[in-house]
Amino acid sequence: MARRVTLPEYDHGEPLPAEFYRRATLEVAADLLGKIFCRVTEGGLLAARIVEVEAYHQEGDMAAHSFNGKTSRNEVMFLPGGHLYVYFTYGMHYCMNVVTESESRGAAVLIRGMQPLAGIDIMRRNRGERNRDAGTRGTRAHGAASRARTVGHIDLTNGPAKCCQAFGIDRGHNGVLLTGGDISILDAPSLTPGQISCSGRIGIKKSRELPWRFFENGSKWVSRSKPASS
DNA sequence: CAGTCGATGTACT
DNA sequence: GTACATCGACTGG
Repeated sequence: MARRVTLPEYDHGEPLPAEFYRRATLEVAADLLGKIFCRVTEGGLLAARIVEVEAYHQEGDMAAHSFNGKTSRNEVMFLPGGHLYVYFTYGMHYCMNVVTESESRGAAVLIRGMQPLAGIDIMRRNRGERNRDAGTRGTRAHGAASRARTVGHIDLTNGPAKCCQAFGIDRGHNGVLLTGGDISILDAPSLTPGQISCSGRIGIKKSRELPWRFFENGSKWVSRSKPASS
């Protein structure tokens, strides 16, 4: 059941149609920059502008989950474009991708960075409810202040797992369609080629030289990770 | 700053 | 077993 989403302060349109996603993956990746990822929750509307992505493809990309064919984990990647592929990694994080191209192609675009537009208080709450038992060791005098900074505006969505956490996306959202449900991507003005840079990918070793990472020049919400070392 | 490292579940060899 | 499309805390300069 589609419901209309309106962000009065921003120039945007309707949810992107399936045809948007069912094109060459690198084109979709670049075109996704500037579009608005949104989710309707009971607590309110969450919305953020996409500023950093990475493309993955079954063909010639050893880093893609789909590279060795379909499995129970990656089967959503083989659906036709317009679905959300969510996977669990490092024992504690989720990352989300937008499936591209036609059925059985095994291609997707990872969302790595977004600029929050609406529902920032909800995002902060989603990000802040960390399990206090996990990952904390020795205490430090300024630990509390440091922890407060981590939940600041910038750190809400400047990384792939942070985007999922801020939006409350988890394995339950794997495979949802983005073209008319509670989770969708709204059309918005595309960036000009001069506003976009591309580079090798972040945090992987295989096929890292493929220049399939795209980001908006100068955005504060582009993730800061450096390439994985060999 | 930059570099390192532990946490932690799951898919896959 | 091992690797993993990460994050945040910590350490040394």
